[in-house]
Amino acid sequence: MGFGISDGVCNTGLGLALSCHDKQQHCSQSDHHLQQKKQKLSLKYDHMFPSLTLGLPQEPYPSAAKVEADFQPQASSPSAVSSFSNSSVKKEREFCGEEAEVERVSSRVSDEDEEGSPRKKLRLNKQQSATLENSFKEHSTLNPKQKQALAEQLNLRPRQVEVWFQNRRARTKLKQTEVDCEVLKKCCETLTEENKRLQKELQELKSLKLTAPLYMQLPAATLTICPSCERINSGDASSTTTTLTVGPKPHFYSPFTHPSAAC
DNA sequence: TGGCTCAGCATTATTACTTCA
DNA sequence: GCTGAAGTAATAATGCTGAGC
Repeated sequence: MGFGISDGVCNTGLGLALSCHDKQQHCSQSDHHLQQKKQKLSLKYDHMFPSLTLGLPQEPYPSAAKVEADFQPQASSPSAVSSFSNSSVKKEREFCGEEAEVERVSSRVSDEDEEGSPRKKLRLNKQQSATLENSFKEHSTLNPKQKQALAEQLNLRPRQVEVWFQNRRARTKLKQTEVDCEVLKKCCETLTEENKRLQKELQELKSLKLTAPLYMQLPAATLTICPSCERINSGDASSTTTTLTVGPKPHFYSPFTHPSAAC
């Protein structure tokens, strides 16, 4: 997948491109590893999807009862902690121990949907979102302590807090990219306009030069060439604006120094 | 040098909402 | 107005990669 922005009229070389790596390639590269991983998970945790962590005896987070008291119930899930990511399975298992494992399995029975779909998405409630948002305003990244504290405060797993911050950063970056894109587009439009204007001006100068060269109408003795910019000067001190470029040195237009085109 | 952890990233999957017949 | 299918936006979750230790 990929997209690019290019302007057929304006050849400024501005462009944005998103590329994505070949999934098949990734699969083949890590296929063996992945298969092993999946096999392990399916063998070991197949009975757990989707599992719920409600009121684990040893869990470091507040119980579901506290959630009920602190937050409104989730629209899509009976619990604030409703989903279980594959990657976090191992960590949580290590963290909570076997007792928690047994508890989780037993709690799963009543909560799992009929399909047993492995991915159930939690919707954060307003309070959780607001707290996370406020925390993000203070610092867009979290250290482990902050993560743990937030997780406990919101009755989420640290992994969920971490994921939320990752996604939030991604959203911020995306928005910034959109803004940058708009700026570039504006800049491109300005440059196009300026280019058109200059082309027109050049055309006019060329036709003027062909019909009646200005310096040919002036007495030769009054013409001088400026050594720095190689422009023809009529010699009259008061009229230094009458100039024609005859040398090879072009005077490039710079949109970044020209106030009218600065973006 | 291999293994581990972690953050960043692209992508996927799910949910909620909107539109339309 | 009500309803269900289709489309879409938002976003939680997943899996891969590279850096640092």
